[in-house]
Amino acid sequence: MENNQSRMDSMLRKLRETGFRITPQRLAILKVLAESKGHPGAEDIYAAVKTDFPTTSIATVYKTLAVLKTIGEVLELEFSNDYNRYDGKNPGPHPHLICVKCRRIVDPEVPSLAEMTQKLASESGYELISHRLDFYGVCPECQKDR
Amino acid sequence: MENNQSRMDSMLRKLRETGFRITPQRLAILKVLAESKGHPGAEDIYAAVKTDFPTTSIATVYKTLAVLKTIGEVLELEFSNDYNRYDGKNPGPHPHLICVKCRRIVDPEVPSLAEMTQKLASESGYELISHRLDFYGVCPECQKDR
DNA sequence: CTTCCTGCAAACAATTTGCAGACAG
DNA sequence: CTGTCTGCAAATTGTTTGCAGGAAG
Repeated sequence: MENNQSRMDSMLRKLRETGFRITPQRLAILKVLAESKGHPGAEDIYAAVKTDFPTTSIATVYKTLAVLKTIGEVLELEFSNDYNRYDGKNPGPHPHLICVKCRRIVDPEVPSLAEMTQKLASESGYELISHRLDFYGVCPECQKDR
Repeated sequence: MENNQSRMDSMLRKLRETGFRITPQRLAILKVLAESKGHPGAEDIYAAVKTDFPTTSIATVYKTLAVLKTIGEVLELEFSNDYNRYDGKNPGPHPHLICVKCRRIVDPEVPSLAEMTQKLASESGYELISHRLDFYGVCPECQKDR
């Protein structure tokens, strides 16, 4: 896992390379993404950014996230019920473990996945681009209080 | 894979067991789900139902889908961009292979998944309820015309 | 008969968009 | 300077909800 600073640098470099501008709002958003431990939603990011940079709007957060998605620097986890969540620390596809009670999301180790994906590609004839693997369950924490 | 008739029967039995009523609208919706080859969205189901039963409303389709979800007789595939898709033939969690061009969804064979899930449960301490595994790619068909 | 279901229309909520002014490069 | 970005507010869209009348059991 890259550290916060290298993630920040990586995102900035990619933005410059692809001709996007570096604005204070974008810097603030990148900082939140690079430092976020969990998997924040757009409103979470907005709230965090506003403490640094109070005039930022939610639209700018969404627009910046859209830019980061297109350059592959953030992973979007879509949910049609709940709001979408973003992973700026590890933007490549990887499994998630989602607690259905507290909605907290963590990244588990699933070693056999790469191999499985490889096998599926050769068997199905698809040109695989990405994948999404979510496990739903009750985390140890939430199993206590029921 | 169960055949259409047995899926139909299974859904009907489960509805009765759980105290839900059997209405003509629900019958028409169940029929569409039991017969559907692909992974239709709510509007697709609505359109198909209307040819049989023209007065049905989209709200009834959604409400029936909600009932079927709660009794575990349909699998909902959420998408925050696109509309949600439903699988009435195979309502348990299973992998999907989604073409990013034509949006067609098929069910691939992924044998090692059960084992992988089992291992994750014991390692993480989570009480696993469900999972979702989607592969995104370009199907052989869409690879031709580009 | 009673309770659940239907169909309509209005409500919802997260996300997206249009636009005028601001600012990065 | 020029084209992109921002912030506001309005629009969008799939889905959900409230309610009055209708039908299942």
